[in-house]
Amino acid sequence: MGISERREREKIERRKSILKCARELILAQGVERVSMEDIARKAELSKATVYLYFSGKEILFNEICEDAARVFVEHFRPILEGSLTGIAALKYFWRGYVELFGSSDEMIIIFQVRNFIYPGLPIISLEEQNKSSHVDIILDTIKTIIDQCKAEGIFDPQLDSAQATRLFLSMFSVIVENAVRMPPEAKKSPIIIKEMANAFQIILRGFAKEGIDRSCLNISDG
Amino acid sequence: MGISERREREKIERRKSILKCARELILAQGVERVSMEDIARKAELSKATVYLYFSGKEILFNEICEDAARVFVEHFRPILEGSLTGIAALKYFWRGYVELFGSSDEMIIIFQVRNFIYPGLPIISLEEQNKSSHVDIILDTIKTIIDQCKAEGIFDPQLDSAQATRLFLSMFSVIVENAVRMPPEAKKSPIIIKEMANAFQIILRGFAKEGIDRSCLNISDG
Amino acid sequence: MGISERREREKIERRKSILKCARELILAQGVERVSMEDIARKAELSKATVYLYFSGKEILFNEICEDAARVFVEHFRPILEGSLTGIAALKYFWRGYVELFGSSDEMIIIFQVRNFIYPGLPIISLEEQNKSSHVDIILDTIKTIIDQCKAEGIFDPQLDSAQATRLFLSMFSVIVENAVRMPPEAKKSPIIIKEMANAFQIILRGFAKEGIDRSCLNISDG
Amino acid sequence: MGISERREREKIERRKSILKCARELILAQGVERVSMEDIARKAELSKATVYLYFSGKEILFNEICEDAARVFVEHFRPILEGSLTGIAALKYFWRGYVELFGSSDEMIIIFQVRNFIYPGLPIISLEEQNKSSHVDIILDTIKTIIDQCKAEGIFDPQLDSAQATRLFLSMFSVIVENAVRMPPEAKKSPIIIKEMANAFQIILRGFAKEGIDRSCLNISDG
DNA sequence: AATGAATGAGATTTCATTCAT
DNA sequence: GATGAATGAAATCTCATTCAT
Repeated sequence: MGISERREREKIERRKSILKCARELILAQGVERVSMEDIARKAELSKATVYLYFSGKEILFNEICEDAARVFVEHFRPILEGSLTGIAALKYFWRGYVELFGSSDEMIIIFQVRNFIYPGLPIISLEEQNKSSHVDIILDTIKTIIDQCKAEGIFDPQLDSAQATRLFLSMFSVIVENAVRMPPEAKKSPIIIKEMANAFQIILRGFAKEGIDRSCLNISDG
Repeated sequence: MGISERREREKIERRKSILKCARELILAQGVERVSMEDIARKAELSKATVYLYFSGKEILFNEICEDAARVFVEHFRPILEGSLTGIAALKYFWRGYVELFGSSDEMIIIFQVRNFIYPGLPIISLEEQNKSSHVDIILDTIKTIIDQCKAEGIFDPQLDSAQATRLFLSMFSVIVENAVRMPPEAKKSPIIIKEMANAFQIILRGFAKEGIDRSCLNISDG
Repeated sequence: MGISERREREKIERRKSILKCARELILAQGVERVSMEDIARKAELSKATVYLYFSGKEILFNEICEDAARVFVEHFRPILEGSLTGIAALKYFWRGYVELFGSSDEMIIIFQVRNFIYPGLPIISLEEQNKSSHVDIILDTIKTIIDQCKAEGIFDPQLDSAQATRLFLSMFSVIVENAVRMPPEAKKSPIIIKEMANAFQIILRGFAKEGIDRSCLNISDG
Repeated sequence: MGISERREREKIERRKSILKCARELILAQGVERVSMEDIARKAELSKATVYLYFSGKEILFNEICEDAARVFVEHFRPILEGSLTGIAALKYFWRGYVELFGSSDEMIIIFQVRNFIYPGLPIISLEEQNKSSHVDIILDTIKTIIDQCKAEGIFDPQLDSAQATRLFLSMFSVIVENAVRMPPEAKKSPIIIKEMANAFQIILRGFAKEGIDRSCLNISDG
């Protein structure tokens, strides 16, 4: 039985390896440019073996997307658990995003792949999606934060939370799309991070209740 | 003579027809999925005929992009002429965008095709682009408005205009990317328009100078 | 009737113009690279008009070939008239070739086009060709000279004239093929001419009767 | 292990088969007329499979060319090793060429394909070519022989070796080009061989030093 | 379980030739 | 008589997917 366990372990490792390689290729070249051939070569496997683990390109890419979303979600579990105030959650979100990830990789993966797999589907549509997806959990998380901020009197009470969530993620998705078009070394540069922080800040201000003191929206520092 | 004129007209019509078919296919399926074959079939022509009018896929797509940008620019000429205050320009911009176009097609085309033709280039980069393109005129126009709003004390004086332009257009681009993923009849629905208006409003609030009266940022009404 | 004559004249002119343009294109780019489109454009005509004058590419090219051969033949009529000794004919031939043509154009045309039109046919095959072609007259002319040189005791009496003709023209054809692969300005350069003269000389020496004084084979000078 | 060896063998066989089919098509129809489609059909494979073995038409053709040159070079190794006198080398060259090959296929392939791949390059240019090619080894071999013959007092001391090499190979190339235009069964006929021998002989005579006894240039017999 | 090998379907592009006006 | 317009057929090449071993 030790043998079959090792086998099982190896199988899981191989799956991971394929996913990892595909991820890296997507980050390096963009989804559209990644072929099964590329993935197999990078994973040092034959294409046929890749098909053994993933029955098709779409399935494989979808799992990458889900994994990225899962990582994202794992990371922001504290927010989900509701132990934070809205603004603290936002700060936590931002810090987690920038300081911990240090890059936009998860978001890039999520948005790029999503668009690739479901080109006819709106990326951000709280209603239509099958709720088993981790991507939706992300959406829910954001929505929760937004609702909380509204409840706490920081965000405009008239703000439509669902729509604000879409808008918020749209922002991210575009910033991220732009990031993917940059040379890898530039992606994590302070300039990009700064621009993202500014964008984040502007969105928050846009969401804010009229007359509120902006300093409480500050995410970048202390 | 009447004959040659008619011929000329027909030729122009055919060109337009090809561009239109290609445009529709892009709107329906996304750039990546559109092939010359598809375009030819939709235009009820042979592939060779399409090549008679456009010497290559890139050329054809670029023209579609430029056309969309030109239409956009034509429409917003008054803003360019600088006769409006910043906030009036913004209102004009928004009204033109929603009421007159009634859809986001132009923006969809511009962003989708841009990304397709120059996959390695950030879409929105005020510095690097060749300034002969109408797309750049759009960027300049937006930047001009933003600068003006800053000068008029409506926008945050610390706002980085170039970055704000990028952010602004990013927003549009995403909203528009989402729109493209909807069934055509949904695109012009009031709900979409409303959501876009909200997004626009939120961005403006995000750009606004602290403490300013939000009513002056109202774009949707009177 | 003056009108119909002018018409007739114009028709002939246009034919010539087409042939001339095609010739120039062949010389500039090589047969394989010349398209009917190119020819029409250079002749400032529509493709359809070119087809009015020549019912197909092959027909057109064949005529070019024949024309080149005709020019060649015209030029060497004195040799044909048999008024020269063999060696004088050779000198005349060479001088005519180099000094008068100043280039290998006719040969390039003849060989390139021949090979293009009849890729399955040996270029130089005295027996099989349809004897109405001027190309064959060239062959006959050369053969006549070779026979004469044999009769005059300059060439090896055992030389097979037909074969020697083939060999001789093969030589030309290759030199010419090499010439066509050079930039136009190089084609008439003294170096090329010198190399061709050397080649010519070597062939003659190969043809010569044993023991004959080589100085009588000199073609380049006095 | 026997299995993987057999696989390897089959792969090599398949490669060879593709090369062989391509070769035959070139010999039968001329390079320009051979398409990847043709090659695939003849090899009873799909186009994609051909591309599996050769990443492009040029690569495939180049390999054919190099193979032909390699066969040629292998065969004439003794000459390269310099153990022969110039005239013996020539005889060896000729005998190898005619008696062993029995056909001009190798030369046909070499010249046809060379011209096809490098249409802008003179075939025979000792200087410019990249010396890693076997084709160049052939050129060098010929040049070496010619130099040796000059040194041995058989060839005209004023003969320009480089040019003579070009001329010599030009001759071959044309003879060979003519051969390609014949029905396959004719190619090896004694008549062709005889004609080639004559041509060879004539070239040698053309190269010979004045006054030398021609019998020592005899290549065909004893 | 793993893979080398094969392929069908489709993408972009070119060009000789035809035809209605 | 001239031509603008159109096209069928073919060429090169790519890629997701399958299958025998």
